[in-house]
Amino acid sequence: MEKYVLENQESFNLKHIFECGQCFRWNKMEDDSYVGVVKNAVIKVKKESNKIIFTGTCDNNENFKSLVRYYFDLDTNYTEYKEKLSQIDEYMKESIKFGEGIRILRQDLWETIISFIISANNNIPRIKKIIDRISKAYGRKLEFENKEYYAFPTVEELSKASVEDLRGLGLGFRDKRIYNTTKMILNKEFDLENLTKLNDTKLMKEELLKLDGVGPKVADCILLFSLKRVDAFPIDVWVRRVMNDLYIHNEDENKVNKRELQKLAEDKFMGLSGIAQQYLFYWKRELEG
DNA sequence: ATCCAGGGACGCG
DNA sequence: CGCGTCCATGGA
Repeated sequence: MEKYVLENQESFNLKHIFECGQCFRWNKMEDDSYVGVVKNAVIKVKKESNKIIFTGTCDNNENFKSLVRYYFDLDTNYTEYKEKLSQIDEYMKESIKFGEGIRILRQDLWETIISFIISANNNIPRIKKIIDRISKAYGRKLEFENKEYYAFPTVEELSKASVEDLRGLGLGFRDKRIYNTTKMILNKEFDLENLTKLNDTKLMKEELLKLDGVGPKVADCILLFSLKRVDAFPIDVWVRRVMNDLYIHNEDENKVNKRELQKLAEDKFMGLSGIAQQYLFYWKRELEG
């Protein structure tokens, strides 16, 4: 059992982090801790007064600490993000106060690609269920505190699934998209290593759009939630709604022009549109959804 | 029963 | 390029 403890960590609220829509593999326990699977590690996070306690399974304690620090983006100062964004207007101040403990996780690229292809025209509880089923069917079995967990399958492991197998897991019309994208990545027609080397958000997005099932919104989610491109701005129904309510005031929120909205976010949020988007999304969705 | 969910592919003009 | 339509599934 590995263990790592943080004291007086700024910007770290379990509910804000795990329930702001960025991740699908964390579940709340009865003692208010959260347990999740990160790569081949099972991690439990618990808050006790001024301490954040991470326990879990990993090959050794040093790797566990590095994994936790990287995954939870602990070398980034979120207070700076919040101070910068708070200068914009009262709406940003309000949403930041509401979700003050949000951090953007650095999730595995491959898992994030598949997870957000599944997210298309879907809801969060069902997305979580499907990802659990995929992991159980094709991922490596893990054990933590006498309970079974499953790692998200590798590319090779998931490539064993036929379109029919995927359909059987409840993927619906997304079965072919997952199948095709898995094959493209497996045979290096699409190179994940190469993608991370591009270093320019627009170039990376252009590449991601080549994957079946990856459109503008899913690409932006991958850029933000895995590669932590803070200038990526995923527009879903909630973000469009809150941006229209606050800044655009179109009678029909569904008629808000996406390009116009991207431009507005780019101008307003000073290169941190992805971070701003996450506070706004969590704020709006918690209050109305 | 009808609508909706962190949308995208496809076909049409 | 811009726009409408269809796509599986399950919960409200």
